[in-house]
Amino acid sequence: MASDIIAWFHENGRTLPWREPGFSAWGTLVSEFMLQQTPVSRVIPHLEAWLERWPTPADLADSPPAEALRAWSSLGYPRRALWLHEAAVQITERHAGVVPDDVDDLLALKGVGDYTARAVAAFAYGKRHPVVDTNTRRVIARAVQGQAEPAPPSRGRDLAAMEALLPESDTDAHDFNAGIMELGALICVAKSPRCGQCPVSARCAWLADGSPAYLGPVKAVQKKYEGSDRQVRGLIMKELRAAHKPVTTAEIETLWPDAVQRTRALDGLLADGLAVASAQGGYTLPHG
DNA sequence: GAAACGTGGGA
DNA sequence: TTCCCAAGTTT
Repeated sequence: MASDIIAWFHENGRTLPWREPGFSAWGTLVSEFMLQQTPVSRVIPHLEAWLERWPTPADLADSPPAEALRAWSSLGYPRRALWLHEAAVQITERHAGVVPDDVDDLLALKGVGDYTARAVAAFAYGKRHPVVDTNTRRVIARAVQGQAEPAPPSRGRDLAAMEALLPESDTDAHDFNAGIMELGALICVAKSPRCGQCPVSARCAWLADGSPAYLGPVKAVQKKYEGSDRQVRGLIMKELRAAHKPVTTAEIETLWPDAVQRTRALDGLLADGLAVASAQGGYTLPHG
């Protein structure tokens, strides 16, 4: 199966910034942070602007977190920007400004988990590690396990399932990691998979079984955004990004009518370090 | 392990 | 319009 996917990837993989020759390990790390739960099309413009402004981890570490949060703009989950800034500081302090190539060193960085650590080691440094994201999990669930959808994530099980498929050589392992993700992103998609264009359709356990419906545990439904705490937090963050002096309590009050929810959202942002109380009153983005 | 965490685009 | 989904991590 691996060789089919690798061949398909060479022919059909997209041209993306992080696949260009000479793209830096730092660029890969930044791209992986941005791509966490965020589509490629929204990431690309922000990634390019980010790397132009902060070409190295040390450059970002030298800027205040507030600037990282402003550059993050409306990409969503702004704590990723805070964590990326913190990771840049850690890289500068612990690794002489060089993005580490060791999975355990990467895992020790703020905001870097099982996926991102292995993605950087594999994609930026060419090391042989199983890289498992949501696309990979879906392709394996279908092609290997015959299930319409993957079971709930399980670190050990997921890594073992990918390891069992991973080619021996570093080069093939790299292309397979990238290729199976790409296959999940373009062909073996969550809804209405394009099995007619799939390079492994002849060997897909799910297709062979007649594409049975998913019978496993029901996954948690994403809560409605409209009216949620997330929306209120987003509105406050937007105001803080736009302001270059403290945002007053009165200004925050205009953003959301419900005082209880508004207070809960602001307190959450303060607890997360995304907002800080200013000595002159009001609130700002973090500058420390 | 579940829940929380943004935002926007496509069906 | 409403719902689903998108290269996850942290607590």
